[in-house]
Amino acid sequence: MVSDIDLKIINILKINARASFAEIGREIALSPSSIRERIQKLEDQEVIKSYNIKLDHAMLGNGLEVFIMLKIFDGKLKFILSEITTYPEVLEVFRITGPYNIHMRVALRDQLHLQQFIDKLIKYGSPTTHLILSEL
Amino acid sequence: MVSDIDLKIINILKINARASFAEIGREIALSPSSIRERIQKLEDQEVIKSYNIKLDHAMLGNGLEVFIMLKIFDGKLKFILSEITTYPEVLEVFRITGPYNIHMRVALRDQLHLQQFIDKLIKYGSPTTHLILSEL
DNA sequence: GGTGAAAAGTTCTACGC
DNA sequence: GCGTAGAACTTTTCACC
Repeated sequence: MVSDIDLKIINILKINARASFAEIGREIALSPSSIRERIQKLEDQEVIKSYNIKLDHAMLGNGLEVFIMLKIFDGKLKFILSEITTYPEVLEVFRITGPYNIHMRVALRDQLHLQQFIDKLIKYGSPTTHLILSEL
Repeated sequence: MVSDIDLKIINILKINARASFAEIGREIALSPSSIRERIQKLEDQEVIKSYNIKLDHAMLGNGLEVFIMLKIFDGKLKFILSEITTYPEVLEVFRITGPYNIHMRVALRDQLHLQQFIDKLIKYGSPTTHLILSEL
């Protein structure tokens, strides 16, 4: 079970996933070893699944960020599910309900790169693309 | 500018954002102080924007995860942009191009909670909802 | 840009309550 | 579950190349 104290720890890690046990302990008045033990347990239970970084993809040369939704052609689903996570452009992939089966966020250099990426997808399904203007 | 070594560091942090400077240094044969200095610079330049955790929302009592797209009514955009980030259910919000102006990922307890959330949104725009089945 | 060394701080482990 | 204490390790700063 996830206690109230666990939720406090999670809320601190949401803001800064690199916060030290000692730092978290100071904020919620608990010893570093207790914090460590609780976080360990949350990781073991997979309540905390991973620690990630948020990057500025434009600064890394990928100025185009888009959502692409895919309506997969009959029989192609299994193939695309294994294939799609290997593309370096793909940041996140979800299976969803509705007219499209797959939803992904993708970072690309420019329009040409987007065109080439879409060309790879249209063998397996019909894509719809939405440009990401900003994140709030 | 972001060098080849910086990209290696970023790739390690992508896998585990809590990796220590010493650990990263061992992996790419560089001293902890150099790693620290480079990461510091990447943070200052905001190439690295933040360090996050990925949570299992179902285990935290929010078994329904959905994408909601919103077509905002005339004149309501500014209001919704400031309002929406204050909802605790909202995990991410993006402004996008296309028939919908806003794209968000939301974690909710159950259908009733989703209904209540949608009821709040329909004052400001027309929402479309897609259930997230799984993340790949 | 990089290292290495010393001080300060953190993590880890074991044990007691 | 939490705290403490000591050993091991990491971070931080700084002088030097």
